[in-house]
Amino acid sequence: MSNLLTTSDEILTSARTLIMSGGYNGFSYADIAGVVGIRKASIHHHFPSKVDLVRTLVERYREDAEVGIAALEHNVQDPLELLKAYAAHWANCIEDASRPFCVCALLASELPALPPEVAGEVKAFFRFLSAWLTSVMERGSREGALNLSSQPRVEAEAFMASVHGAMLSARAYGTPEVFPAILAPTLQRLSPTVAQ
Amino acid sequence: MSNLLTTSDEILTSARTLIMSGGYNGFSYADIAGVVGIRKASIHHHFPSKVDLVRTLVERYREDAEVGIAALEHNVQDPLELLKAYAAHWANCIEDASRPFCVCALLASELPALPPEVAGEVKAFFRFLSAWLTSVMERGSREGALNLSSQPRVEAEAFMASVHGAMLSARAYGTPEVFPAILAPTLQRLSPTVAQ
DNA sequence: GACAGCCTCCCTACCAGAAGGTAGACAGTG
DNA sequence: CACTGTCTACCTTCTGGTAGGGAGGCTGTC
Repeated sequence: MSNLLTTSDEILTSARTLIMSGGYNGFSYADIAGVVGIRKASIHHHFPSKVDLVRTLVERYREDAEVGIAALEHNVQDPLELLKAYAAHWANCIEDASRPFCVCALLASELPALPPEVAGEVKAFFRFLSAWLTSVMERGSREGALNLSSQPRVEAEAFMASVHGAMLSARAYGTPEVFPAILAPTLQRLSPTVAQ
Repeated sequence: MSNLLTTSDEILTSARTLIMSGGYNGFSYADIAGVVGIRKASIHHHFPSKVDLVRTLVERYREDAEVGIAALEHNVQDPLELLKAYAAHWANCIEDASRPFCVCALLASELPALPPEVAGEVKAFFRFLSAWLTSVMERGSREGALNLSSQPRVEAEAFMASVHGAMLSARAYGTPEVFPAILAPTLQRLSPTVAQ
C-alpha cells in the first residue's frame, strides 16, 4: 500500500505541531506515538534520538521556507508586495490555527537550553530569513519601491522582529486579528506612495 | 541569623533565571534545589506544586514591573523619553546578560502548553504592558510629544511586538547590540522632531 | 523561669509515572 | 538472504510530589 505520507514524514509533521504549541521540552516521543498511531520504539528507528528528530525538523523547515520564498519571488516582483505576501502568509496560518507560530521563533526563545545541534539550525534559519528580507529591502530601496528610513539590513531586522513579536501577541491575546493589525502600520510606512 | 533574602525569594529568583533560559518545561525542582542549596522536598514546603511556584513568579514579575514603571513615570515625564527608557532597560538587561529575556514573552510563546493558572497570569502581564504603552502613546499624541501614524493602541501593540521580537533576535544571533539597533529606527520614527 | 505546645523550615526516604533509549523478535518485501 | 519497519519488553534516569520526622524558635500558662 503506497502511502501518500511516509511514516517519517508523519512523525516530523506531528512533532512540528507539538513543538509549535509547547517548544522542545513540551513534547515527548510518547506524544508523537499517540498521534501517529505507532509505538514509541518505532520512532527511534526513524530518528535515533530526539536531537536527531528536531534537528531534521528544523533543517526541513528551513528548506521548505527556502522553496516557499523562491516560489513567492517567482510570482511576486514588487518588494512591498513581497513583504505583504509574507505577512499575509503568517496571518493566514495564525487565523486558521494550522501553523499559528513559527517553529524557529519559538525555539529561539529557548535557545540557551537547546541541544547545540538544534540551536545551530535555529540560528541558521534566522540568518537565512534575515538575508532574504535584507535583499528585498535593498532592492526596494534601489528601485524606489520601498520607503526606507534606515539601512536595508536594519529595516529587515526590524521587520522580522515585528513579525515575531506580533505572533507572540496574537498568541498571548488569543486573537488572530492582532497580527495583521500590528503589521499594517509597518507595511504602510514602507509604502512609497505615502512617503512624505 | 537574619538573612537578607528569604529562602522563598531565592527559590523564585533561581526559578526565574532558569525559566528565562528554557521556559516552563526547561527546569525542574531538582535544578532549583541545586542552585539554592536546599533539598527538592523543601521547595514543596514553600510552593506545594510547580504551578504554584510559576504562578507566584509571574504574579510577582508583574507586580515588580508595575512598581518599576510607576517609578519610571515619576522620574521621566516626556512620553518619547519613557519609551526610550523602557527600551534602554531591556538593552541593559540583555547586554549584561542579567535578565536577557522577558519571562512573560518566553512563557507566551509556549502558552498553549502552559497550565491554565500560569497562562492566565501571562496574559494579564500582556494586558498590563499594553495598557501602559497605550497610555504613553495617547498622552504623547495629545501633547504632540510623539509622532504617531496610527491609533495609540495600535502603535502601542506594534512597539511591544518590536521589543519582544528584538529580544528574540538578540538571542538568536547571540549579539546583544541587535536589540538597540532594531529599536532605534522605531524610536526615531516616533520622535516629533523628525516629523514630516 | 520552666515547660509544654505549636509553628516554621528543612531533612531523609520514598513513590508512581514519564522521560529518552535499547535489545531482540517477527513479518513483509525485493 | 538481507533489508525495512514495526512490535513487545525492558532499562535507567528524571519528574513532580508525599510521608513523616527532627531541630529550632515563639508564646502562653503555671
